Amino acid sequence: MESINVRIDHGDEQRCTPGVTILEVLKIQHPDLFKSAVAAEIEGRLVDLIQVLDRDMNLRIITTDEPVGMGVFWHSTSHVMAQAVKSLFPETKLAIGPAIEGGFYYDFALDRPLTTDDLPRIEEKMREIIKKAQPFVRNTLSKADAIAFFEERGEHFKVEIIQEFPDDIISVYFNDGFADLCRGPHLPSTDYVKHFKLLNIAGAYWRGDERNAVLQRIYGISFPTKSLLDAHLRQLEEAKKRDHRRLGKELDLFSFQVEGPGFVFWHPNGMILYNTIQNYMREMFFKHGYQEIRTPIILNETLWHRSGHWDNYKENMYFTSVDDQAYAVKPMNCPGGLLVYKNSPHSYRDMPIKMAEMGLVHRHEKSGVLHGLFRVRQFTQDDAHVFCMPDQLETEVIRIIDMITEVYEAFGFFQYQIELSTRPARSIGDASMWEQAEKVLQSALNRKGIPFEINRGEGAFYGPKIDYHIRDSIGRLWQCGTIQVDFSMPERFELEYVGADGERHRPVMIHRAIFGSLERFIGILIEHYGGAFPIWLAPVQCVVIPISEKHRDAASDTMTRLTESGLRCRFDARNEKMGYKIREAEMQKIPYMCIIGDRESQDHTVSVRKRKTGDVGSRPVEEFIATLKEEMARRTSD
RNA sequence: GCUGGCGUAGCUCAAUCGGUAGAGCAGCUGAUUUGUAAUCAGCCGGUUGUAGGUUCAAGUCCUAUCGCCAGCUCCA
Repeated sequence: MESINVRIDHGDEQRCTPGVTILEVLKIQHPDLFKSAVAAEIEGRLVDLIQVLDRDMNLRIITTDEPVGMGVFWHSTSHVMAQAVKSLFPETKLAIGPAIEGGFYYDFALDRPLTTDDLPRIEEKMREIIKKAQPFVRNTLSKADAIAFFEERGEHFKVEIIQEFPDDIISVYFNDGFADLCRGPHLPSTDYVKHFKLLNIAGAYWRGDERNAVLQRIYGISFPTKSLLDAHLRQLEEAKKRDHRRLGKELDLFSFQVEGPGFVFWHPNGMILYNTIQNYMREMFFKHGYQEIRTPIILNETLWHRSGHWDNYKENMYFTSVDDQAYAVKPMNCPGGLLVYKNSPHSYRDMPIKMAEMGLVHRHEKSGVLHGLFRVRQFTQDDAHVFCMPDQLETEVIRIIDMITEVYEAFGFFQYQIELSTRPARSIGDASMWEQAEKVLQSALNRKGIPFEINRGEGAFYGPKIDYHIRDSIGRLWQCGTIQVDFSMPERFELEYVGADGERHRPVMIHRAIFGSLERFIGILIEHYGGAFPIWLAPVQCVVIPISEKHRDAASDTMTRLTESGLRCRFDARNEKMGYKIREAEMQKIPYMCIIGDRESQDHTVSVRKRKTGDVGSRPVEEFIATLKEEMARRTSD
């Protein structure tokens, strides 16, 4: 019998018998890979491990160490879940069940609403299926046969999907009596799915369209080892502990009230954060050559017609009337800023003009999307508009990039991802302007040596943009900053400047925000720091704790001294033991505690306890103040 | 907006089959005078989100409503 040559992962060629499966080859030749392999890649195509080898080829083995491999793993788990649901509730119709970034889901249509109480039952059934080690078998059918097959099974969602496929070859995976339309590849058998957990249930529309049927979605996660699953669940726990809604309550930062859903009530502690951050941003405005303006919250409706918001943004706006005239509450700051620009003539000598505004905007978000500080209906933008001459555009973009970097680093964000979004299908302005602006943004990023991804067709209708996604301390990405070139507004508002030639010219406008929404950014900071703010942001920086009543006066003096030097302190003179007060200060995540007992009141020192670290010894009050001041100035976290 | 779940004291939660709301923490008062994450005792605290309904009886069942939570195509 002839043999074939197979090369695995760029290794040596191996002689194999035709008809052998990849799995069989691995088992004998690569026992280590055999353990972690989930699929293989042949000439750029993903295939099952039970694929039969019938000719010479190069193979790449996909393991769970790479995202693609985890995708296969999760996808197979979602099949097992669907199989379990189908066996528990036979009338269930299957929609789709893909692997997603952190796990998988499957959408079902069934009459009975699923609840979290059903999850253990489904998990139990899944364990049975896994135990049986049912092989996943791939079959290919013609389009017509596939439609007939799923029609017979009453799986009309599958039929709908197949009908839209361009090719005539449809793959279906079988294990035991379960069959699912699937591109594959899949794990060789169900027992590869070792450790899993179903996480939650939610509603989802068929194809994400609210006009379609509502399906029930189950989310889950799985891993090849228990320790990986446990680590993942711990990470979810960690994220839960950092949830800014929870910390906002625990640290008494803000609240929401039924009287104003989506509108933040800032408490005194939260106000410290809010103002500290805002003051910091003001410093940055001036340091980077911005002038600050403030424009009204409600403005005549005609302005919003002119700006285009009426046509493009009406659904998200609030309206009111003043003296029988129609007014609108601003959802964005730019029109107001444009009016300020237009209020006086401008010379090329003044350009660029950089106007910043801490603008309070209102946007009517659908009730279902409100989410703590992350999605609110009223928020403050650290907005700015840069009006410049076309040849200044690149320099200004680079200056903005530098400013954004500086600001993020002050908050401990050193990693971010950047996307450049280009002209969308529906847009205004001529092609050469777009091309020019896209080139400018790209070249600015290149000159700063910042890697970025291009998001084709995702730009705003009025111009291309750069978006920043910052990575927080537990690895999550948050979209914050944005730099947008705008051709539309200067046109609509007929902005002008007088050039060196004495003629009137149209300026280019850049919109930029660094935090985006101050509310949202504070939410991100709360989660990023887990509520343990660096001292410059901490609402309370130090608690003064007298050990007993007789140290009260000495402690009070210390307290006065600290307050006078501008530190935000709290005096805990309650009739409680020191340990009790320390515990409370730790739970409130206050960075420093000053303990005053006999020794300290005698030598005018303080016994310093640092959050998380514990007792760090005694020192003179003045020395302690100097240390704190220095730490504040450095804006370090811990 | 839509689907599902949840709303009990300031907070975290209990209350069996529908049988007449309870605990810890917090708060207040008192005792204790404390050396690096909870001293002890007593007291206060509720129209069970709101409005209707069913029932001899509703936190519990039904309807409506408000709010909160999970989500609402990372293309089989």
